[in-house]
Amino acid sequence: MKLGKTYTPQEFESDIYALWEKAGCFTADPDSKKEHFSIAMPPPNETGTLSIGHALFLTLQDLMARHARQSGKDVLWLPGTDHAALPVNALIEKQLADEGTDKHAIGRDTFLERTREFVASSRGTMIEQMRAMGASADWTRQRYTLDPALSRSVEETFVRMHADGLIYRGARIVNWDPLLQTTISDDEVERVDETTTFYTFKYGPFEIGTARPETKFGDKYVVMHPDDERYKDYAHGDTFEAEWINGSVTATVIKDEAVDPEFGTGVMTITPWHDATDFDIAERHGLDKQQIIDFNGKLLPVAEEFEGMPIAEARPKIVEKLKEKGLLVKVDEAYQHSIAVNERGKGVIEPQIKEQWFIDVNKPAVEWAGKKRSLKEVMQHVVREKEIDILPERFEKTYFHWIDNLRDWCISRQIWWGHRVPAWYRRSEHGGEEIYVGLTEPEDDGKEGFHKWEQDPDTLDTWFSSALWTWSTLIDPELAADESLTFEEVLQKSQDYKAYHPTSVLETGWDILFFWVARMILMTTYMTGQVPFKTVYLHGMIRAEDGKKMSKSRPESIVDPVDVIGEYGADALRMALMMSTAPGADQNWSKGRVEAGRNFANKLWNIARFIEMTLEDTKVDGKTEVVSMADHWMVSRLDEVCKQVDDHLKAYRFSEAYGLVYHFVWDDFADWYIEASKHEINPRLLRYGLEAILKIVHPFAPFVTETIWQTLEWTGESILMQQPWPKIDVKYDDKKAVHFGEVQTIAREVRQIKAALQLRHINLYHSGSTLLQEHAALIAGLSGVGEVKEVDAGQGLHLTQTSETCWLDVDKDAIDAYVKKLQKQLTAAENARDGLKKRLDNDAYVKQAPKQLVEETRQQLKDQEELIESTSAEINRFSN
RNA sequence: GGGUGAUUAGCUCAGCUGGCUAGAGCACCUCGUUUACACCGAGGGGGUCGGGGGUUCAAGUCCCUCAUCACCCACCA
Repeated sequence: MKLGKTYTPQEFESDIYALWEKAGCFTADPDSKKEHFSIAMPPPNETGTLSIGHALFLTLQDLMARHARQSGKDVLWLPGTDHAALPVNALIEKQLADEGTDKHAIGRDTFLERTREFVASSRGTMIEQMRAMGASADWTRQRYTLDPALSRSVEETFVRMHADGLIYRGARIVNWDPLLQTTISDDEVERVDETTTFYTFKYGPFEIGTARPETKFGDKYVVMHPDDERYKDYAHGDTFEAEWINGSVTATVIKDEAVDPEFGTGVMTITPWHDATDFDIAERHGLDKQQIIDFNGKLLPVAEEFEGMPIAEARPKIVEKLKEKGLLVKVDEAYQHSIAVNERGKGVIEPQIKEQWFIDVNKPAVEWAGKKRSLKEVMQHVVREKEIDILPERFEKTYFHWIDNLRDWCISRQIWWGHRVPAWYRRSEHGGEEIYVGLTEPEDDGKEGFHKWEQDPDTLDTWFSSALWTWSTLIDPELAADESLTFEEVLQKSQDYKAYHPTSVLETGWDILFFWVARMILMTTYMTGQVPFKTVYLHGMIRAEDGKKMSKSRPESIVDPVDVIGEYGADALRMALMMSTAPGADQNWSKGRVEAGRNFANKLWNIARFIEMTLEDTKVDGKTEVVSMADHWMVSRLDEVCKQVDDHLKAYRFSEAYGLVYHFVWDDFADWYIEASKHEINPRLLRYGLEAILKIVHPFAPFVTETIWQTLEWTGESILMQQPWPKIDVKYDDKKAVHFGEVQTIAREVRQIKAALQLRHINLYHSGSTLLQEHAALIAGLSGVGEVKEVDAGQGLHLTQTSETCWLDVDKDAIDAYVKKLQKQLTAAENARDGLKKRLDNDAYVKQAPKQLVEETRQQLKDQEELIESTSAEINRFSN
């Protein structure tokens, strides 16, 4: 087989992927004696197609997975998808609404059936696109958060946490989204700045401020700071009559430190049902709570004439009424504050008191490192003690800060799509109720005075199941289906769990550090006694080309990876994404980088093509050894690069690694070694170099490298992906490598002269000294010299850059121009020399700097002095 | 109100534990149809590393401070 004349990735990428998959290259082997390496792929939402963000994480994780395999490890990169409760649920509800119906009309079962169908169809697209990226994930182990084994993990976790008192049901203030009709967790709330009107009203003897007059109907407590001198005449518990929106109310004075005396009048009324701070105050003092706004965002009967009105409509009318009553004191229309919205769907959050399920993060109930700790403490402990490393390290600070502010996690959602809460209730005819939490529905024992058991209609927060991902995916599905086994037994008997947990690395975006990473740490330490992963690598976001977020409201800003692959190939996209990625740093999308990636792949293609053509008629056999000085140089560079790239990859410095590979292949191998090969071929080494290059480029650009490998005749049936990282076993001599460096210097010099003087033809003379006799032709070839002649004495242009000399036959004008250049060079060299001298004259430097560095400086000084000497000699020669 | 990050060539960005004359890609200028590649080759221009101060033999890199931008967190009614 031969490589085609042009690089057209679209023609081979899918075939190559099929080849790998058929050969089982992606499949992990838990029984392997090799060191295990595992990555749990962050499960994407099944709501459609691959985004550029997915492309980035696939690229980085694939890079790690491939490099780990090349390093002799048994690799599991476990892929899967997430049921994405809220977005999917909302999407289906919207479809229903468009059809003129809703979920209640079709019923829970029909709704779920329909959702399953939707998810199944969009999952296929997603997975195909991941494959197109070259993701070497183990598809035989693909998982889904609603798989039976994973669902069992969810239920077991819930039940165990409940038994340990870590999950509780309670009426607390929650974030209610009236739009999506569900609660959401604190982390899903987004703050949006808004300019609104701030009103100050008269309330009995006080003045109180609010931006939300519509919540104030039931207010009957005024709160102030206990130390506020202005109000020292009022004691805690004092009551007074106040004229308010709908008549007179009896209000009570409450003293609480939560009030900021500096803000407004230092007095406020509270609405415990609709405000978290107020709720806390009410709890502290045992105050009444009253619901003012219903779950649809409309006013309740307490509002009397305003009953049933949506907030937006009611607000100005309420203000108007208070104004008429003479209670409006002040209006500030430029009040800046932030409102809470659901980051999904942007519904405005209405705090409400609701009975929900929570995870208690403060109760010391987990045995960890020899001590009973709360979930919070365990989360802090594992990162502080470096059981988990977070990269970049600064995110550890963010992580700790988040934990410090963490409150109990509301895990129940009023939607149907997801894991249903494994709790059942039966109401007593006398008003009370019994709760049962367990894996299966409780038997109905017909207890007297009780209704039948009914399961909690709510589902769990998506992140509850995602939090179990590193280990719930490693459970053997057959074992999980066996109800006779305890969950502990299922876990301990699962091969994959034993081999691959804790996972080696978690690679994900910093934006889900709290949602996912922190929750995984919380749940996994609790359930398995292990950390979920040893290292967390956080990548940045990809923004649009203009530096702003890619957003649906600006469709033109969104880059579709599938389009990019179609135009440039997956390798080009991968390299574009790796080229300038730094941990935790966002990057702007740039088409230029994709083109650069494509160009590099094309370069590689042509290097292979050249070698293929060159070797076609050449017999290649025997041992690979270095012959020419170019060989020595190339192998020494290759040796260095292989080691450095390996080091960079191990340390997660992906762009550094890529940069090294890129420049070695392009600048060193193609531009110098191959050019030198045109002068003197070492077929075996050409082959050797190409093989090594394909191996080190492979994790970055798997498709093109494998395609070339498959085409090369001598690689036979082997698969590049399964080849180990190159170890340079050809002996080379560093000194000879340096000689090639001198040849490069001369060749560069000749090129510069040619370019500077615009010369087309130039001849090279040399005195026949050892180096030049052997390699003058090489220099000529590398610098485009016409003829090479041996002469006795120097004439024309004298090149003095190296330990050897040669001359160029040029005319007077050229020599004058050259002298000018030499003078410039001389000045630069003198400056450099003075700088170095000054440094070496400095005792402190000589004494304190590393010896090696000082030695280097001395050598440089010597070099500069030699250069000055020879350059001035040249100038003198031409001036005379 | 706290916190974090960014500020390096015209543009987009690397620069790991302080140490050769600060790099890349794209763009720009000059030359080149050498049989791997114009998705190319050769050469070149362009930066007081945001401002100021400090530590050090040595600072883009560490510390302080200011400025601008971005983001995150927080119960200011």
